[in-house]
Amino acid sequence: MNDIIKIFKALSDKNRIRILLMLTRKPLCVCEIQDILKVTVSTVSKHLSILRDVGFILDEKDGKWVNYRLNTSSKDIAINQFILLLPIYLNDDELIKADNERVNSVSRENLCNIEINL
Amino acid sequence: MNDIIKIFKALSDKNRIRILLMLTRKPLCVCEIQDILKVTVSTVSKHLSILRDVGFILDEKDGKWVNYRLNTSSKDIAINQFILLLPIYLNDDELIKADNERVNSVSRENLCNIEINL
DNA sequence: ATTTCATTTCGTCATATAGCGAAATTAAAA
DNA sequence: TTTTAATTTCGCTATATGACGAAATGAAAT
Repeated sequence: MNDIIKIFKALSDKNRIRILLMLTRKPLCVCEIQDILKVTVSTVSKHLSILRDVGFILDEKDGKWVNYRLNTSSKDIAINQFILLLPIYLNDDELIKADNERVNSVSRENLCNIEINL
Repeated sequence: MNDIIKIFKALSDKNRIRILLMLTRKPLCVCEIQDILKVTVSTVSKHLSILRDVGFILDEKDGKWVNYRLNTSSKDIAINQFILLLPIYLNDDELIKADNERVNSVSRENLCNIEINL
């Protein structure tokens, strides 16, 4: 029971839901997610660690960056089902649609230095 | 999105999960649920109000008691799906199995006066 | 009408959680 | 090997949540 409760807790936060739905589009690094959520990197990193610990996402090094991607072949049935269900529940949500648009155009090469120029 | 997050929050608590699974067996009143969960009535009542507000359960007066039962025909697809999924995820859970045993034998007529005799 | 009793609501406390900024980490680039 | 840059971890604050006991509510029984 503790496992399924952890899953529900992981899904009880708006930013984590947004992250999961962004990752249904393509793998993203921390700074790309930060650019869309508009919270600090440390906050994004914490959310990602929660989603990773529960089993929703996987991380892999990619040069300077860490790519996070959906774990679409989890051994946990519930994880797989929720990954399928979330888009069904939320693809019509305006915020999610806006996020999806932004995911299409984010570029990690530009992002991290933009902040410095502000 | 706020609706689905409320649903996940409602499912993020062990006692609320236990309540929902008890109610898959039969409708129950507050004191019967209290007898199984071993928390105070006010705590049970709070959990029930959360589950009712989200749409998982319905209440109806029955003499001195209030019967709570699963809302198996919610207009919200997610509610219906979770009511179907929870038993699949948890029917092998030892605590849930023990709860189910107790649900079979609870009797509201005896319960409420037992406390006084302790 | 008054009492009884199941339930709900209120006030409070302890713990959990999301957020931030700063410091630590780690690996690529110089 | 030193520097740079992305990410993670740490310490902190504010808010949310679950628990309790006591008081309030409301309906049935006397």
